[in-house]
Amino acid sequence: MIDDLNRMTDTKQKILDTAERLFGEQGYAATSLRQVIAAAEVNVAAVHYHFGSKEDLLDAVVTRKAGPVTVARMERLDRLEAETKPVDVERVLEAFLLPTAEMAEHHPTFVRLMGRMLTEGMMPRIVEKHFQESAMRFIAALMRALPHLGREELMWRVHFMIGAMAHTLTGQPVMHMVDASTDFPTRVRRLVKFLGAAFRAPAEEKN
Amino acid sequence: MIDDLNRMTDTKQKILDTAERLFGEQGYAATSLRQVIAAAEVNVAAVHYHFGSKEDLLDAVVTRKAGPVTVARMERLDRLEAETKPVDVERVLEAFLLPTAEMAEHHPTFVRLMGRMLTEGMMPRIVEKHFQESAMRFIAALMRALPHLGREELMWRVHFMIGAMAHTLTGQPVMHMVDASTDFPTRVRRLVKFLGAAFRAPAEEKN
DNA sequence: GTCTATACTGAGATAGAC
DNA sequence: GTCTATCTCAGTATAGAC
Repeated sequence: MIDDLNRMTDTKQKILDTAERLFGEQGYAATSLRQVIAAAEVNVAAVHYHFGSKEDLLDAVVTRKAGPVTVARMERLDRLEAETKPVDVERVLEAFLLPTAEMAEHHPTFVRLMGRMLTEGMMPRIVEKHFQESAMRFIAALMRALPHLGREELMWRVHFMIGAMAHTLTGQPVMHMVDASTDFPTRVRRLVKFLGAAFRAPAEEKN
Repeated sequence: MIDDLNRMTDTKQKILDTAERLFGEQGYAATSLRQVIAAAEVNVAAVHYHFGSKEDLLDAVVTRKAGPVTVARMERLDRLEAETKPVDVERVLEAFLLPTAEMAEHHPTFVRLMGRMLTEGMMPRIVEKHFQESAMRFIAALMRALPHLGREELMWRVHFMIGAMAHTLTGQPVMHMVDASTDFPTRVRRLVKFLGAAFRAPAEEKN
């Protein structure tokens, strides 16, 4: 019974681990299931038996690890808002970004995949399903920290931030500009400073 | 003779136009050549006859329109640096970003593709080939505008900026946060304000 | 319940007829 | 310069062995 469970989770887990890594490194569309099953050393049909389809496999990969990030984000936001107001923008940004840096310590391949999912634009349903809750909560906290910004202006700034964040998480420097081996806490520290100043920029006169 | 030339460029151009659009909308890896040839209403072998491979097709698509953007960026930077120093950061950012907004007016599909190329992480050679020159020039101008920043800090900020820019150019809002129909000049205006404040953030104490 | 063998369709790529 | 045929590998589906 325990052996059965172990064997089952063994195959499933090998597929999940390999898919997480390859989807993150190469992108979802650019990664073939046959690459995955070859690297995981399992049979072609195993993916469809355990997960159903390529898209469902991605969903399973994300489901496995997205929860803790969301929980950590929520907890940080809760603690932050329980303390004092006005809340500082950079603390809100940290509440959103530091959980990914912590996750990156033990699960760097998953963090890379998180970045990919935001930029590759594929599977919008999966992104929404797993990250919309904490994102909405984060936006609400930002609104309270930046009451002078209109909703549209704030949303655009969050949009810019997601681009910067995703590009940083994927760890793929364009044109060798940055050191690809820089650890994630350092990246996030720099990013928070950068975005903090950006969010505090005065709103436009007209809009 | 003229008819022959017209027919030739007709087929090539139909393929280039269609590939530019589909690569930009769906991503490079997610777009099959068979989608391209079906939408362009040409034969399967036409792509390989005219361009050689899928990657070479992408290169041809970029080659066709990247030049004017680079030229416009260079000219703006030249004019800017000929005027006065110290140069304002936001003017440097505009020199880099406004040419894409102008390009977007008549070639929105190409601008979307430019964004995709930066985030999808595929074809790093093609990105370098077409955009490294103006990027290096732009970084040099930024360094002069922000002499207090160390090289590494500046490079990371440029990295963040490229993420924000790419995500904005692709026009794919994550989780319906922003209005996807917002015109590019407006996006760029907001982005320049956002990034201007971000680049002017004080450098870290230790690094 | 789990895994394997096999087959079907559609992808990128190439060779050769016209 | 164009089209057909064909090759290999992709994602997917199913039947049946263990």
